[in-house]
Amino acid sequence: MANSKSRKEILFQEAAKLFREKDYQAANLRELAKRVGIQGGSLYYHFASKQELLFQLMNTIMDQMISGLAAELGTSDDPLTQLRSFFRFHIRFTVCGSDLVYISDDELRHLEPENYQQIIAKRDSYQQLVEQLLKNGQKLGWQVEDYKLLSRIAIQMGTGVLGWYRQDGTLSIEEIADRYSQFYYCGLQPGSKGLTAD
Amino acid sequence: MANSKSRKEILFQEAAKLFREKDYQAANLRELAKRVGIQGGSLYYHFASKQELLFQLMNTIMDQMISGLAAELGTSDDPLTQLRSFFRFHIRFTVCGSDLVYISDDELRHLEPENYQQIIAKRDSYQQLVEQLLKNGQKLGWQVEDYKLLSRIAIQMGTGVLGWYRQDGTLSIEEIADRYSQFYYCGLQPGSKGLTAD
DNA sequence: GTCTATAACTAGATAGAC
DNA sequence: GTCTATCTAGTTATAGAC
Repeated sequence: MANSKSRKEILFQEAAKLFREKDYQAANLRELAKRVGIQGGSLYYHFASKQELLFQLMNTIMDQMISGLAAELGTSDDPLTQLRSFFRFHIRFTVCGSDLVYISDDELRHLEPENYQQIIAKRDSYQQLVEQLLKNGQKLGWQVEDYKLLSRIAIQMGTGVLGWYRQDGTLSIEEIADRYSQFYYCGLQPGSKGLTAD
Repeated sequence: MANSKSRKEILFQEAAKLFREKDYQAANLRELAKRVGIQGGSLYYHFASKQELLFQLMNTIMDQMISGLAAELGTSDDPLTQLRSFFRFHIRFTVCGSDLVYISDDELRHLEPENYQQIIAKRDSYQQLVEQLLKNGQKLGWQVEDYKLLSRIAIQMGTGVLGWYRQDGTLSIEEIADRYSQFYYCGLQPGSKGLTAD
């Protein structure tokens, strides 16, 4: 099972890498073909169009993120543990990927309308997992009035790591994730001083 | 002075909008010409290449962000006030722009190497303004060991608003900014419970 | 499943007239 | 400063052979 990837799987993986490197528009199918080791025209045996390729990739990525995060969160009932699990999972997936590589939210705009709707719906599902985590924490006294805003902040923070993370940096992904979750958790504590409303 | 924009200024403004809407690669110069009201070929009187156009835009945007933020931060000596100013400024600029519209960090990869270096340098200068703010706060007892990480988090949080903000939403930009700064500030407090290191 | 060849189109950039 | 016309190169996608 270890190395039994079909050419189609390899193709999808390379496509994800290429889209992430270059961006959907800039990525060129001849280059993709070259990386996979076939000719440009042969690609169309595997998919109908570049657009379909992007859509299928983002779809698969979202599925992996949703099921992956759900599985992580399921390993504990403690919201605080879940919060840390979220940051670890999200940052790891965003920066390293699993089978596939995370493709920037920025590429959403390159999806045709109906494809766009479907991906957005899955992105919402993912966000709802985080919202639920926060609601669970609320029962423990976490300060979570606006759970939508807070879940967005968590996701943004995690995704943002992609912008600066380097393998040779001083912090491992787990260390980054733990600092992020610690910082984030502090923001949920009641009785914060300062910055009372105007 | 109110409406005396030269064609060149209009052109740059429309180009920024177009790049933000469509992305550098997807943006098409004939479309740009159409929006400005001239023919495609005429554009090249104003700039030498599409790449130069992107570079000049990002350069101007970074200059505006740096000088704009520096000015905001200069209006107070209190780090907490400055923190709120940062979020207000950054979110406002990112979401609404000023003369120009914020172009995503994602477009950085479309800059040729030497242009890239220059923009990255300015992005660092911007970040350093935030780092300085945090260091000032440290003297007041803020928990700021890793000011680089923390400044990145602040900037990421702010920029992330662009991904979901809608004009018809319930929160104004100032309200969002204030919630963000409040949340962020809480994370800087000493004596946070929970999440002690593994 | 993959190859070769090519159609159909798009987009950046140039040249010279006005 | 802008127009028209055009060059050139690159890209997605198709068709039919193997």
